[in-house]
Amino acid sequence: MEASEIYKCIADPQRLRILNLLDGGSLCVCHLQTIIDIPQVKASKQLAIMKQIGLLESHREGTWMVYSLAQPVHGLLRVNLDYLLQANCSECNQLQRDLVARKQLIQQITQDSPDCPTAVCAPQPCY
Amino acid sequence: MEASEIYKCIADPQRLRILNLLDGGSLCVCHLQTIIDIPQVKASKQLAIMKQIGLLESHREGTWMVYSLAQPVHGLLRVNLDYLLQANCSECNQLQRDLVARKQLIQQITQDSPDCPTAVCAPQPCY
DNA sequence: ACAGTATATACTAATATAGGTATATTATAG
DNA sequence: CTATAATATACCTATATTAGTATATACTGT
Repeated sequence: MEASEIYKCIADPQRLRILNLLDGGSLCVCHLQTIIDIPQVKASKQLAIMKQIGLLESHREGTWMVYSLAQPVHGLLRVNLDYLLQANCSECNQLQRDLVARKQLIQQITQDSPDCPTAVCAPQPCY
Repeated sequence: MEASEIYKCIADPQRLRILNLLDGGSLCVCHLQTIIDIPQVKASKQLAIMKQIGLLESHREGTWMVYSLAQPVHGLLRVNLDYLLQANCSECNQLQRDLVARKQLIQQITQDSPDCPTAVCAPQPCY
């Protein structure tokens, strides 16, 4: 994986937000839609781009597609996510807010949805 | 300066090479042309883009325009240049080779050109 | 004022990226 | 087999980025 490919990914604020969210743990397309507030097509396309270059992986659970950061996380991505989370700029603050929103969403679906994907709600079972 | 602006800059391998070279010290447009082997127009445009967003500064010395990294170097850029120089990928290796070529070029012009810009050949005086 | 060197800008054509709508695919529940 | 939910893909348009050519500007030396 070339450095420039990774930079092209994270140069897009939406893609950066997705990567940051998935760094907190796996999520379905619909969860990313909700948190980032983008149309389904857009989320699906962005995910496809990043899966294509090997930054993301996905697996199906029922009708859901669960996306995760490919492990081990590429060092260059790791360095940048870590830097941005402790930095102070508008985009960086957004990443922090996203992680809070992520936590709340997981908590909510863990309580409300008896059928949420285990990869997302794990390690706690969902019901 | 937004993170995504910086990422867009370094997502272009030529621009990344320029930033890495200037991290080693100031250089004229023609030096960058020579080391990276790109046409004058291209070099000039890339430099203009990065100066525009505040990543670079420039000053004139005679007919030369001397470009430098804006100081202090933005933390995000710093982190990435440092990472790439110690990493091992085709683009990273290129950055290392560039620094060697930079050293050689400086040495050469310091000896041969009685009129090389002091900002480039400094701290040694040029004669 | 003129010629030469270094650099920048204007303009254009080619290509890539983004965004939206419609439709297709995959799986589940009944 | 049908309806529905979640996701993916095709296709088109708008916009941005790149690359090249020509020309302009800024400065130096004569």
